[in-house]
Amino acid sequence: MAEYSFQEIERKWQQYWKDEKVYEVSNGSDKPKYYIMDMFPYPSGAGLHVGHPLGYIASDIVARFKRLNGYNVLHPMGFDSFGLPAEQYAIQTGQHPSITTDENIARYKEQLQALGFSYDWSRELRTSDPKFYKWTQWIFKLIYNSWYNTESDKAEHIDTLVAALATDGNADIKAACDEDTPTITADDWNGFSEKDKQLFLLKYRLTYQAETTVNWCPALGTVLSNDEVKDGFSERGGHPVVRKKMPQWSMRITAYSDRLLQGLEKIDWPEPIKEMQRNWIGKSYGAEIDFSVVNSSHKIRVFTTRIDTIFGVSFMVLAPESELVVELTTEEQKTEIEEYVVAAKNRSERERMSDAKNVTGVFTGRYAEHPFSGEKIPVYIADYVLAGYGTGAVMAVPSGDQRDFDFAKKFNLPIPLINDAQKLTKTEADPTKEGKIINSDFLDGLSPTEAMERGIEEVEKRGIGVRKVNYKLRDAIFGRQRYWGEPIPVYYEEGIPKLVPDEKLPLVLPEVDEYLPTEDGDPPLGRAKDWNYKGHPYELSTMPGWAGSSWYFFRYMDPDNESEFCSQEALKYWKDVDFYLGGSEHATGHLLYSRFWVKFLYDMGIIEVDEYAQKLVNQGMIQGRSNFVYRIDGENTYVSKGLKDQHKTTAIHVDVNIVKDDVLDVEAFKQSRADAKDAEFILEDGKYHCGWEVEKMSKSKYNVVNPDDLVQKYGADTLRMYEMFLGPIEQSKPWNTNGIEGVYKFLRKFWSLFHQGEAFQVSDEEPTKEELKVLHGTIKKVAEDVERLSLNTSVSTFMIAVNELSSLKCNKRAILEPMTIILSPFAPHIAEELWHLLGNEGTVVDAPYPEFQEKYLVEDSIEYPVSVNGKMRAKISFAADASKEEVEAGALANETIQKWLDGKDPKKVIVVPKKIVNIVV
RNA sequence: GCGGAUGUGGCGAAAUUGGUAGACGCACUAGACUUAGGAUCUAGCGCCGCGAGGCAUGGGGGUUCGAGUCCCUCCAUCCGCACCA
Repeated sequence: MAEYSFQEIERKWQQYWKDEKVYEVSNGSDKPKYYIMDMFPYPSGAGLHVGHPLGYIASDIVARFKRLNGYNVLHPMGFDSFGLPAEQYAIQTGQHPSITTDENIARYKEQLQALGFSYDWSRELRTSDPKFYKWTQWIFKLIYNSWYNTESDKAEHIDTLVAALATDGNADIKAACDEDTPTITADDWNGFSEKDKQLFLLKYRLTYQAETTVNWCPALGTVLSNDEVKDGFSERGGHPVVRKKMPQWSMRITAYSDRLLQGLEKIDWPEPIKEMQRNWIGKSYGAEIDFSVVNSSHKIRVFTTRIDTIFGVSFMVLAPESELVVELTTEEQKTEIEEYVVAAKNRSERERMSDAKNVTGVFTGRYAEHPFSGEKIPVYIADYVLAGYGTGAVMAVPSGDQRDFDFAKKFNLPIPLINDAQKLTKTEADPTKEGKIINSDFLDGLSPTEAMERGIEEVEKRGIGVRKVNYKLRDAIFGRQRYWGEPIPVYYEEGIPKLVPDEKLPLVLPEVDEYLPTEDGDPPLGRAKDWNYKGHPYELSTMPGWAGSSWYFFRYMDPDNESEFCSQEALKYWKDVDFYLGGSEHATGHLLYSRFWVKFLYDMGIIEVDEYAQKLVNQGMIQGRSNFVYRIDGENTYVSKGLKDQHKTTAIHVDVNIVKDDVLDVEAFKQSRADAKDAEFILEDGKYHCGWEVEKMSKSKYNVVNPDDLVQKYGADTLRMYEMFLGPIEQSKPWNTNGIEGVYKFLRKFWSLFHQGEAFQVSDEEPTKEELKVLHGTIKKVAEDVERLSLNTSVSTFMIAVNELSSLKCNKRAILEPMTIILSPFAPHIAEELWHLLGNEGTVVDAPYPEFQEKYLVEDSIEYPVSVNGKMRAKISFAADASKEEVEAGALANETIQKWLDGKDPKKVIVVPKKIVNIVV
């Protein structure tokens, strides 16, 4: 075998690795552990395109590199296999989603395996597998049975709460609970019926059922979370979404707001992701203040972060949904207010947003009293105030807040200045924090920062408000009115939710005749026969997509355990993920929810870590690169790109697979389209040049590049290296197959180093110093580059090395064998083949990573560029071990340099370790 | 609007600590071998200039002997959030 026949080689070694279970890893070893994981994919029907494996290739290189460096590496893969597309397909065709899912997974696995990934497939998991979701249900039960004690700052079993209620009531209990939780005494509690007790506990449970305003998508028949809604339309499918009140299962993630924020400090995640999570949690410091209302016993409570501006308040605004609206509205204003409230309710989120610049609102007819000045200030309602944030009411400071300013302008309200640095224009407020406070009684003369502190003190002293921390984060809705998800392990007895006992887990998804809602509007599970526990109906909604992905990284540690979600032994050994790689699109979804669940499990004492991924890297997205041909309007003639401006043309997408280096394969094009069979082509230099544009990779744009085709044509090793060669792993870029030949050429060249004509032949001669220098330089640089995940430059380093060895005609075992080892993470198949041709047993996976030796890297002499006043003038050679003084003296003694200096004395001579002499005159 | 990132040849990019900008690859040009080449090898390849030389890392300014890299400012593109009081 003289030719580099990659197909044969790759087939052979993939089979060998599988048969010999080369990549299976055990939960225990003398070696240090290394857990490296990819975000598991949703197996869509379209299969993998060339962008998906980018991250998988990078993590596989690191996994293999770590193995060679003596680590016990856990590198698993699984499938996030519950999801909407399979269910949509089921609705259309009647085929059970599990069948679709299995088919898709089979195709994904085949494609992944063709790329030679070193996954331990014996640990594969699927979130839709009852053996897996048994434990998702088990965790749900744990969360349900817990409450959050804000004093101990952790989740505790609900029994500790029940005990406290029975002895002391809840007056002294500090907990994350519903806003409307009443204060009760022990007697109250003990007098409750069982049903009342359960209803009361729901206000504390970390997963609870509550009437909530949700994003209802009628077309999908389900509720979506905020991050699944984009501009009023569903992220998947683009269907309209409306706001609707529904009883929903929710998770009290807000209890963990602060810990989720603080946890970010100790993990090595990309700054943009951390920043997105910080913004999502949205912590802000301020105060809540009560405003009393004239002729009413009600008080309006507002939240503000700018108490320093309190004397700038000239009106107040309530959210239309606020419960106070009905109470406060006067008789005269009633009709107008009611109309506005109804209108606001019916406006979809989208309308509300697109209308953001149009200020609307209605006067309630009521006045509040300024807590310090006692002035009468009008109370309005307006939809720019959100019911869900703060208290649903604001004190409006038009001089300092743009929205308040716009509102004041529209309704002709006063705009008092409260800061000597404020510069208002006709259309703009000034929220400055510079300057000194004015017109503000006891705050006058203070800086805004001082005034905030002073204001809070005063408010607390007078008992009209409290210091307050607010969060944007909302509790996470934990239910979908869908079939293809984990059943929620709950049944109802007299309308009260009860947990399904452990021995009934997994609560397996039942068969249904159709995957649509029932006629009564119940979720599809309403169609299941015998869907009850001892006659009590089971919950009909299922868990959301993020349930399984919130804890799957622990299951890989012990995937077949039937008695525990993961054994303590496995948890102690693997602890956490050392390296997690995936897309940044999950920043405020999966990556936040999973941190929440992990913190909960930590509180329960089940796991030892409260962050599960020490290091996270986001691989960039691969966009499509579409090609275009230009048809002259009204003719069957296509004109090459450079000449298209001479005609009136229409650009048409052309399949990128029949274009190479932007040159169209005209024959293939003629065959691809019926109407192009007899078309004419106007060429440039005998070629048809196509235009191109970056777009999303999609079938309709004919720009999907399939990895299978490239594996077929160039081999997996070439594709792996080429994907890394494209650029930094974190960077998003359009896919472009131009240039893959360069990598292919490199592998053939590497192969040919081991071959003389037809035969495999390496020499056992001692390598020369020069050859050793190439080898050790390569080992050093590649290892450094992999450590810092600069995989594109590692590929370049290999190319340079092979070019050098090739021109040295080096075919020595002592050089080529270590080269094979360090190449193996990148191109495992060819490395394995050569490893065996070199006469080694076992697999290259077990080889130790070669250490570089400094002595071969040191040069005899070093060329120092000499510059005068920053301009480069000459290069002078010095002994490698010359001291700084020797170099300096030698440089100044040099005749040529003396001439440049023109008799002037140098003021300064700089010799730097990076081999440069700079003389300043 | 707020937050984040990025800007270097025809293209993908490199430059790890402030030290010869453009490594490596693609494309392109010329040549060699060849019946042939979509194989292989050799050489060239930022821009202007015949040349010496000059100009070049989005624009402008600054610090420095020296800036792609540090500071200020402006511009462009992409991503995330978006009435958060």
